[in-house]
Amino acid sequence: MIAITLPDGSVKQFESGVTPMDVAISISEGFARNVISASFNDTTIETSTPITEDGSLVLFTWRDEKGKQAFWHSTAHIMAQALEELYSGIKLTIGPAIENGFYYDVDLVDNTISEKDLPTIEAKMLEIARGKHEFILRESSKAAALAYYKDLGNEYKVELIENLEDGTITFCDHDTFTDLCRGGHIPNTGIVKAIKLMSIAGAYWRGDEKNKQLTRIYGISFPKQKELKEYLALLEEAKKRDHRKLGKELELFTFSKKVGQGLPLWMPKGAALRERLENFLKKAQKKAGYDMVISPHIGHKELYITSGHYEKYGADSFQAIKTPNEGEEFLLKPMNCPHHCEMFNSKPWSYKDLPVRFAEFGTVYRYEQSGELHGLTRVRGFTQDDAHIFCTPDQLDEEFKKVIDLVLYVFGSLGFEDFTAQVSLRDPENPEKYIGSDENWEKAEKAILNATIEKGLNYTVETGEAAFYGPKLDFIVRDALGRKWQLGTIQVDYNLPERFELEYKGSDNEMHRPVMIHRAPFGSMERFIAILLEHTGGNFPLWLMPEQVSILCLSEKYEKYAQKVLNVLENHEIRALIDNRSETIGKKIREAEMKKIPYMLILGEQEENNGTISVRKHSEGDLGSMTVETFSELINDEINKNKKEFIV
RNA sequence: GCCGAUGUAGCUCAGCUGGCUAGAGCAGCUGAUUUGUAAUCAGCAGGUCGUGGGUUCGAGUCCCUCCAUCGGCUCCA
Repeated sequence: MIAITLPDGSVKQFESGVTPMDVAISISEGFARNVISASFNDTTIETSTPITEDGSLVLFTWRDEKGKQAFWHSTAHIMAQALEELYSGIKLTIGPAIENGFYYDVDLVDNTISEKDLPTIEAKMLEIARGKHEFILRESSKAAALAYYKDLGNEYKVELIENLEDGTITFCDHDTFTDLCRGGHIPNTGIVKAIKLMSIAGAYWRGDEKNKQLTRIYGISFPKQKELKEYLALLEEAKKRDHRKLGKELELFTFSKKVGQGLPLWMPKGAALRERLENFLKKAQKKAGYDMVISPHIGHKELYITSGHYEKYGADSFQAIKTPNEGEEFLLKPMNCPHHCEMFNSKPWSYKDLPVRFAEFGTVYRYEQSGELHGLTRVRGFTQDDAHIFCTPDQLDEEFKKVIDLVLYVFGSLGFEDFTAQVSLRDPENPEKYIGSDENWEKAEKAILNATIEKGLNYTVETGEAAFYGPKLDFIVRDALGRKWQLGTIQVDYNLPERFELEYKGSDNEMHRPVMIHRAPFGSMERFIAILLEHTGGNFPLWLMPEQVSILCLSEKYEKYAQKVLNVLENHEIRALIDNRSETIGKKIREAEMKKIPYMLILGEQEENNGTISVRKHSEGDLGSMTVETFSELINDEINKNKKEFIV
């Protein structure tokens, strides 16, 4: 007999060799029907795996994340079988579950697949699924596994197996199909009732650009047709919040082929919105002891050779700007730090002056790969809400924490609650990718981790994700479709102070090297506004709205009264426009609604006679009539409610 | 950059297997209407069908090049 502990803490006795499914049945038949995956002592196992020792067992259904993963991974097996049956000679590589669905990477060899073929593959998959084939995990020796795939000529699987230890190798069989697999499947294929293959993409073997590009097919599956429908509807809804669509509709920004790929053009409303965001941050930064600076858009090539950026990115950047002077070359600035370093170097500093904080909304240009460009979130010319803090090593911890506070203030003010902090450290296996001494790297990494933990951030650690000059703390937010984007960033840098030979005089009358912090709470104005658009669906906080109020005249007769109302609003610093076109009120309301204008004021005979206004709120409807003063207070209350002050 | 897809008026789209002067709605302009909480009516104007080649008696439709966009991969100072 063995003792099995269940998640509720209860311990039950079973015969050795009992399977998770047996345990599920012992709990209830109904529950067992929903169990699709299990973990034993935190290791994922099959629902049919015999358990032979004491331990804790968790049973998963479709409602559990682990259950979904098993479900989707199993569907990937079904897809692999369908692909093998439809396309001869293909080589399978890996097919994991992902956040929403699964993919399988295959080497198609002589075959080609396009999106038109996906319905055929789906149909084949459903046919296989309906066969209710059991997934059976089978152990194999390394030699046998190698022989099997060598025989098939599948060099990918051979490479995978070579990195595995003998005795840990398993295959998963179902129907006529077998695949190298470590496990984590649903009981049988019949549980998969609805399948949608989403797209085809190229993906490099092992994620390395130097390797062969394989064909990746993305898909998702569900235990019920209805759930698939709901998922697809959700995607459609998310597309409506796409910042590229909203930005165009709301006339915030545009792009032009003639101006160039990835070079955003800010329209008046977008520029106004952006200016408001900038002023908001400037105000907080002023309180936090930052000084605004301004630097030019280009710099001598030498500047970037000194900073080390030229060596690292020169060839892949916008190329040098030449002058009539033979041999003289300038580069578009890809970042602001070198300029700020030179500003620091322009005068001698005492330890009493530090920290020095130079802030600049600096526009930078980076030649991103064409396939990488994406709306406003990935562009070739963008404005960073940049600042560089020069401090003594002793001040680093404190300064770092202050920056975290500022970032949290910015995020909190704009309603970004669902973000993760990502601590990016260097990859100890590849020291050649980084510049700077081991000692400094260790100090910087420790400073970041300490501050992150102390501020109680929900964080992840990514090894190998550091910038080449230092570790960083990034704030990651998702877009409408759940894709992750880095917004705020804080980076420690011991390297540039070294390269630019930055110095200050210490209390010991000796020269010392300051530490530098790069930071940008928004990240870039472009990306931040893009994500803000997707989060709000274009219904920005009232204080950011380009046009807060639209005054709709019932007819041209009330234009004078409208002008009076507008004057009062303007005295209260409320942004409003008058719509006195000869259109019906219904049409004016419709248009104001579609432009997402927060408040509409309807003015007609009644209002003029009573000296009131009729107020309609966006997407909520009629709020009744009131005086302009009452309305102005209402607006300003709403603005102040959301606008917290930054407290240092 | 790589894999796959898309590109018709400012916007959203129609245009079947190549065949008469390329259509619609919205937006725009002109006129009428002077309006009570999500589209008043009429008329007009607007397109070298992304670009450049090719196939064909004939190309928006088929093929190739390039450009841009979309979904991924790689990259992201």
